Amino acid sequence: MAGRPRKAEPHVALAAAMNAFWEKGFEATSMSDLTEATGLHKASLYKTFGDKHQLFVSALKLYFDKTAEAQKTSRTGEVSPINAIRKSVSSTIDQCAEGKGCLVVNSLIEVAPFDSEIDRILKQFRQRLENQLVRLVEDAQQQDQIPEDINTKEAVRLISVFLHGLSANMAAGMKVKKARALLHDQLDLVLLPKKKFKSSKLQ
Amino acid sequence: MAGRPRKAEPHVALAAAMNAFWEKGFEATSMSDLTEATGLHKASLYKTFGDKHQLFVSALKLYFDKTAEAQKTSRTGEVSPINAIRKSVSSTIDQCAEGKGCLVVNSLIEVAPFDSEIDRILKQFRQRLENQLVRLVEDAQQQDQIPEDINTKEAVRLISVFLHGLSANMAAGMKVKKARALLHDQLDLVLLPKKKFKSSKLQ
DNA sequence: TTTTTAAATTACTTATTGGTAAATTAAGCT
DNA sequence: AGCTTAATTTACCAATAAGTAATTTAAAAA
Repeated sequence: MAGRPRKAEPHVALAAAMNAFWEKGFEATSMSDLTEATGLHKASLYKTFGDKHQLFVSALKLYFDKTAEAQKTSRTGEVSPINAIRKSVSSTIDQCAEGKGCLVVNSLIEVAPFDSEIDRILKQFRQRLENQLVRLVEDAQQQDQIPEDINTKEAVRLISVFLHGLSANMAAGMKVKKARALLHDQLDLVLLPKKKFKSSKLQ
Repeated sequence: MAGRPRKAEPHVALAAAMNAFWEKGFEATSMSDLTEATGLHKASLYKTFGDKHQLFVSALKLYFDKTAEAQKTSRTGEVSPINAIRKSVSSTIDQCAEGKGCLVVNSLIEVAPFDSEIDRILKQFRQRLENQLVRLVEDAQQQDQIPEDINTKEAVRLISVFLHGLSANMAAGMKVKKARALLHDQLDLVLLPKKKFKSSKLQ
């Protein structure tokens, strides 16, 4: 047994493919781009990862694992729940490199509308991250760091949608610093106490 | 003079092309898609609008005019500035059809990073819409409908980024109703008075 | 009716796309 | 060494991409 050894580990090649998709999107990333990025030849890519679509799915999953891991480690050792929230969502911004945005949000726009499998995967990803965030907000509530009358799921949704907006802007060049500042303000808005949240439109 | 009459008015064909780009994005929309959508044959498209890129620029401009017009008419006759704001931003949501999102946000992610001309145009669009919104917020401030200590530009930025996030989610199928509800909450958050906006993280 | 003018169409080019089959190379195992 | 096994490479495919040149069609003006 045991044939010719592979020149590159699959997970290294997959990371390279993920970066390629992240930079250019699914459609615009050709198999040529992928062979160049991974260092593997076309037929090797097909043998190792299946076709372009399967490779993209694998890249998405790797991206999600990376994101989840970054969020987790970003808040380890943090005792204050509200600071844990800040660190957790900030790590999302740090992952969105300028000019690239977030692979999940990019794919949400570019491929989800035409690909039910990807759509399902992306929604699953978002659900998991939002659930995680809800738990953190509930922790903060139990420690009286944020008002107890806040609807946690609703609050997390507002943060999540805002993060998507930041990602879109970062894809088009918004600086990390700027994005962090805006995110900070949004968190204050959503999590800190307000006088009349549900008052009518007439003030 | 006067040769063979065109079978379709250029602006009708342009609207059709705009819809095609809106649905599938720039890359994924082929010249075949465009001929099918417009009813014009390929060579006619080139003669009338130039190449694919020029056609896309024209489509973007049409989209912007449409959006600006919709915002303007949505708030005509509205005397309350804060309701004018609500109607104005709501019209943005109404334009984002489910499964398509907003052409500007889609392009911000898909083409702006690789096309400085498009990037410039899109940033110009956003600037104009945000300036318009700032004026409305200032009106509301002068009529004491929202707190005078609100930083208008900052507030508008938070709304704008949130709208981008909603667009991304609507592209992936979020319902108009849901988006409207979230937007309403965000507007309350940004525009209604809060107890301690700048209090520290420790409540 | 003939000429003029411009739009529409046909046919084509060149390059690239995603994907595959056959041949080749290189290692470990006996 | 020689067999086996698997990774790599070469060569190729059919389809489609964007873009162009030449031709045809149709209407208005002379």
